[in-house]
Amino acid sequence: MVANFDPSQDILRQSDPEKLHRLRHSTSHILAMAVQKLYPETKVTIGPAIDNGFYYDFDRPTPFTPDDLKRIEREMRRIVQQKLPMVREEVPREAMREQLVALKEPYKLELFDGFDPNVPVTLYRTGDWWDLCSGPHVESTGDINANAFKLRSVAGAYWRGDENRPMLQRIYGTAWETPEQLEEYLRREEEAKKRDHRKLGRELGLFAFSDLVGPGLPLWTPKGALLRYTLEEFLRKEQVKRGYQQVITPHIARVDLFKTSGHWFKYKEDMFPLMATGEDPNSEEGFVMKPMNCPFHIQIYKSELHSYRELPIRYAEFGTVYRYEQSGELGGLTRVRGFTVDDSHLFVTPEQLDDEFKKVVDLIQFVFKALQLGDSFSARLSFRDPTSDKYIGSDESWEKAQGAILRAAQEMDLQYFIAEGEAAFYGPKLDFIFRDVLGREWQLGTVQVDYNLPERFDLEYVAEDSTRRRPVMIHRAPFGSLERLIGILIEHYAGDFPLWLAPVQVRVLPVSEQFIGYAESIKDRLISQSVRVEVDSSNERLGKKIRNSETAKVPVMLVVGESESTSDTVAVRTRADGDKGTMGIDDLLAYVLGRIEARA
RNA sequence: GCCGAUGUGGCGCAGUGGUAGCGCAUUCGAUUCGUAAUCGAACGGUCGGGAGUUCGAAUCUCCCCAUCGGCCCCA
Repeated sequence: MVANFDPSQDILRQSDPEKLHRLRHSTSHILAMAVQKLYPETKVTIGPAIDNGFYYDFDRPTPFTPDDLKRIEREMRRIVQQKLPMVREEVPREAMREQLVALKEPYKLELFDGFDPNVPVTLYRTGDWWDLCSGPHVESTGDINANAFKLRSVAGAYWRGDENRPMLQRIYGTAWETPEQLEEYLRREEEAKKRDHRKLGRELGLFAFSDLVGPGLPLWTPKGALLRYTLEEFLRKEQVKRGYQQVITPHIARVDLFKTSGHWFKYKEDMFPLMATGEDPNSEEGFVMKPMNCPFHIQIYKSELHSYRELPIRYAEFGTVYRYEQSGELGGLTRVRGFTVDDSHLFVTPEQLDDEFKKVVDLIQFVFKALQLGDSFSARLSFRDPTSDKYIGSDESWEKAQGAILRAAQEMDLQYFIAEGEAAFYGPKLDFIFRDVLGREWQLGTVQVDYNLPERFDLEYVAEDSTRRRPVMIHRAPFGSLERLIGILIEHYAGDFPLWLAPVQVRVLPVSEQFIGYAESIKDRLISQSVRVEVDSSNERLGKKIRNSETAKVPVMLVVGESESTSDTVAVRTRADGDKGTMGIDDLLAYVLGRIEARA
């Protein structure tokens, strides 16, 4: 596991980051040089260093094949072995432009024309090849170790990230200082693949997909459902303690609900198509699957008049929503089309906002701690992009909401960073971003301050002076969604769930057939205490049963045979600690229930 | 949605034009066995779907679907 990992011993972190960055950038140049040598018709674009490696985007009519990559790699090694100097040259603007025109490099020319005219332009020359670039680079291609880089894959990428511009071919590579580092990096990637939740989810029997049901619509098997219910129950109990009330709302609603909320106009494309009720299929009347729960909770709030004395009101629901995500962006449990949000909407007075917001953040921190997500997350303050017009609501309400979030982050000592342009269209967010073992980032918990929906739905409460006032809403979801959370937990624990979450907590292993009866009696006693337990009554030897339990990642195994059945004991073996010796049933229960209670 | 790759029994894979094969799992039989794999046998697929080329296709062509890697997107 990652827990006891000492970064100073990590050979992948022993290189100077700046040096590595330069090395990777230079390797991407050599990639471009090799490609243009082998395929002269190819147009070059950009090729930066990234985490663990680099990429370069090319425009070429025919796709690169895996064989092409091998060929390119060989050419790159040749260039490296020639130890060509990589020389920086400052060039007069006119001369540079003429060169680019002469070389027929439209992409480079576009970049060049976008440069600040007051900054000198530079190129880097490597042998008889050069690239418009500001550097920095290594001094010679010989500074790159020919056995420490590798081309990985080719993928499509839009020119300048714009889906209306041409689709380029991006070649990804990884590069390190030494061959040992490369080897270690590839080894770790292999390890990471083993904990991929899609693979483990199938192996452990947690969820499945069906082509007939449809893409992005997970099916929860008995074991996966147990995991989900355990998580739901955990949060539900905690929320009740913190003054939340459970509500339940339908999965579909009149489209008018979402016209009032504004979703229909902003996010129509991301909603499942309208189920028109009239004769006219193009009618804008009918029902839609809900893409979120807020308008429903708002209708519950509006079903009666509220006094300031009642506020804050906190409605909570595990609400399943449906969003028509584009086919190419679906993946496992982390991006799906139907998912359940541990949703809640808080209706508060403006005076209560800061305090309530902090309470929500506290709940989220509590949840993450219980799930042992530890320090793997950071808080992103998702504010609006001041230059965009895709948001609804007044500047003033946005300022107030963003201010409340910033204050909470500061007062609660969160490790936060501000991300402009990441806000929801109706309000800013505080998002909890989880970093998984592969370094990929996922948004889990989220809190959002919203002055807009109360306005659009004309929400009010009666204040002390009997006037009608407008409440503020907080949207929040500690898990984010059950689907994404479970996907991430599977990878975080590598399928090896802590006892309180494990779908099967205990498996009883009779040494031979004649002890099945005794094993069943142990099972019954554990079940009566709500322990999730099963008996391995297969006709296998003990070694095989242990092996099967280990691969199924069952946390506690109880071996029972001659001596146990006569003394009313069990021989305990745990995944974490191995053989723990013989225990009486009371001691066993105390041990198991204690660990569940402690969420260990 | 876009670019590319992939799609063979439950799972992991082999098979590139001549009537589908291996391992694991499953089932049955033998064994009744003490801390990571007992032995044997059987069952199981028409090769993602459809159309086409061919005397003949899992193997070639086209369309569709799904998955994977990216891009874009993510209330």
